[in-house]
Amino acid sequence: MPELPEVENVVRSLTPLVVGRTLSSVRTGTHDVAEPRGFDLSTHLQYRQINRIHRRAKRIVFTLDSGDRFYIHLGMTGQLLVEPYNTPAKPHTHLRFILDDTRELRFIDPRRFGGFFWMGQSLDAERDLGPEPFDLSPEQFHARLLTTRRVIKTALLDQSLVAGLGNIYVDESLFAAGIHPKKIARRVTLQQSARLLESVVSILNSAIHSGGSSLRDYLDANGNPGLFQLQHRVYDRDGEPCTTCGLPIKRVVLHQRSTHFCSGCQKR
DNA sequence: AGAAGGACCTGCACGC
DNA sequence: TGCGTGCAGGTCCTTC
Repeated sequence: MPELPEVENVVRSLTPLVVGRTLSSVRTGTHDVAEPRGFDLSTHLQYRQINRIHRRAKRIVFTLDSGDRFYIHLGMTGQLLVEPYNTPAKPHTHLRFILDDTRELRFIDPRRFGGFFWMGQSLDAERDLGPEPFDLSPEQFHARLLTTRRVIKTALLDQSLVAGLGNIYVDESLFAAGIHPKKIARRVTLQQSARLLESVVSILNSAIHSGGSSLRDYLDANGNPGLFQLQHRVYDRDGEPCTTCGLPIKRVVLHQRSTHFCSGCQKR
């Protein structure tokens, strides 16, 4: 479900509701969604205060007053909602963090591609993630693209190359930059890289500002959907006319992911 | 070592 | 109505 803008909006909506609160208890559902498997959440979380919540790529990182950290990944269908303790929990609620007021933070995830990941005091827990697009210069971005023989669409989905992009925003960014999704990453010129990075950053910022894209499941911590899907130019628009040239948007499968582009605006 | 392909899950929209 | 198929904002593991 969620890419960088959606996760950013979850963090922003969650922060005022949860930071500074103490966890009275934690309840788990029938499925173990915690990593490492069998991890005892109560032992490490009960009576701890949440000092900070921040986003790293698509991860929602919680910092406790003990200095321990954990993160929640929403996978495809995950939601973090803050609800009054006496409202019935939705199906597929796997974790309930009972807060010291009358509410609880609930992790809901039907497909269970997401989960809870204990980081503890580890400092190298983000080793597997590349830099955020916001932190890259055009030269640095270009240099990273030169390291792979894969097509650009696949390369941009690799979280170790650039962190935070997913299927929607890759398609939208490649369209905005006029680059064909099957272009080999290492053949992208510095000038094209610069344009692509600029597209990525401006699209992510617009999407964050619009509350993210809500297609099926996405809601922020208050239960509000995003609106950026109304501004999609190619994603989920196959067959519809391109807003720039009028040719029908195409859909192909690349890296097992559906890929949308305009054959008029994005030449190989 | 890097890259491709399948696997992991549930729900929903569609066609017959 | 009911069933089968295909599809979905992601990532991990295995294989080549």
